[in-house]
Amino acid sequence: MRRNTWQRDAVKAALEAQDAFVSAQQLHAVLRDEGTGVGLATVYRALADLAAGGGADSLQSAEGEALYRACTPGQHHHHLICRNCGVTVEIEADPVEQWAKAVAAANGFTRPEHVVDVFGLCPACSAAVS
Amino acid sequence: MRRNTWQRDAVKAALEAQDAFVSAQQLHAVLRDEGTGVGLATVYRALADLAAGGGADSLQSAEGEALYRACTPGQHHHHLICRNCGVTVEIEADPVEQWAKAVAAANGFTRPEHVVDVFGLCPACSAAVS
DNA sequence: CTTCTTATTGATAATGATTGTCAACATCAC
DNA sequence: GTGATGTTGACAATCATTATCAATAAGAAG
Ligand SMILES: [Zn+2]
Ligand SMILES: [Zn+2]
Ligand SMILES: [Zn+2]
Ligand SMILES: [Zn+2]
Repeated sequence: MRRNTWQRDAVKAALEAQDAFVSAQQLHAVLRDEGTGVGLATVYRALADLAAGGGADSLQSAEGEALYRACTPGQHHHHLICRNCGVTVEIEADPVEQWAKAVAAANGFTRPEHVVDVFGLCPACSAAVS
Repeated sequence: MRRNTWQRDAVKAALEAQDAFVSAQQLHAVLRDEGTGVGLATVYRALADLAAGGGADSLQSAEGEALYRACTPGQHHHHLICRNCGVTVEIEADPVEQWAKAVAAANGFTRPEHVVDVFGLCPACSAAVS
């Protein structure tokens, strides 16, 4: 049986306070700075559970680090991410959903899934590098 | 100045002999089994150079491992990958290219790039699990 | 409230892919 | 052929992530 702990709630709250994809390490540091002492292993476990349960989305940074973001559950969506500051916008991608299914079927592939992420520079970061 | 070595050629040849995405470790094992003794660090360096020069495509497995595949240079494309055996098909994604640019622009993001991969079960693996 | 079962925590060690180090080596311009 | 220097490879180092496991605490039962 799953038990409710303040640690899991703290991780969830800290994740929802972020407007960008963050790593487990970063979230652990945030919780440490808040005075909330949650163990690193617990942060990893809580994030994995959230991702498995649909409460968070995850992707891998260019360096291979796993990043997490609080997620509006129930609806399939993708992300537009600033590669400089990490700020993230949820986006719909209906044309891509259709295309992915069609291209998989056309090649005889079954049970298609897809990874679709768009990276760029957000308005603020675009201005900064101008 | 860049020098040509048989090691780099061996890595390139071994990569082109694969029809699936493979890790540096796997390629190192292949070269070892062939009797061609190329150092692991050299395999990593050769693959990184190939990817940087457009001679290979790279992606990250679900476990975070970096995978490489020989690539037809010069043309932008994506991949349809069997999540069971790794066999890979290059695919065009013109509708997605347009969509990615449009959605980035609509949100004020500049210099858009995108990660688009489709995973599924290839015909052979689909039959095996039926 | 008390007790008991057991899921959970967290400090720490272990894992494993990737990168750094650096002396020995091999390539290539001259 | 020679020499300057890019390259190799065995090994150590790094670093994110996972496994361990004794101590803790959530929650059911009485
Ligand atoms: Zn930004
Ligand atoms: Zn989608
Ligand atoms: Zn397959
Ligand atoms: Zn594309």
